Amino acid sequence: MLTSHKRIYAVVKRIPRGRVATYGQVAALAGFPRHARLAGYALHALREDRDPAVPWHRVINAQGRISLGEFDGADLQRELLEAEGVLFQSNGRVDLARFGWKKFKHG
DNA sequence: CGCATGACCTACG
DNA sequence: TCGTAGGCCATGC
Repeated sequence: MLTSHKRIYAVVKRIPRGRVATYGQVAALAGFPRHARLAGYALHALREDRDPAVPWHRVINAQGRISLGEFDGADLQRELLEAEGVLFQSNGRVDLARFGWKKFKHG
């Protein structure tokens, strides 16, 4: 497992239950600003790293959408989020202003 | 090193 | 809403 991945996972583990974070936000908090793809790649590698302690389902793109295909776990990700209280809008998106992981804001 | 691809982001039309 | 373009980095060939 790469060090950069470990840092990404460490940040993802800090995402509170019932909240979601974007790839760019995770990358930035991990110390890799402007490297959203790195976060995406790290989570992709998580399939093989297999660390159940990483709440990968709480990471979505900046548009509040799931960046996974149907056969890649998108359905599972949505179920896990809904199970935590994260609501999906009729357009299939998550209101980041409401469920986004705002570290510097007391929601 | 070059090239293509990917669980990305922002901007523009 | 969708497509295009530029910018990032890791992985595989």
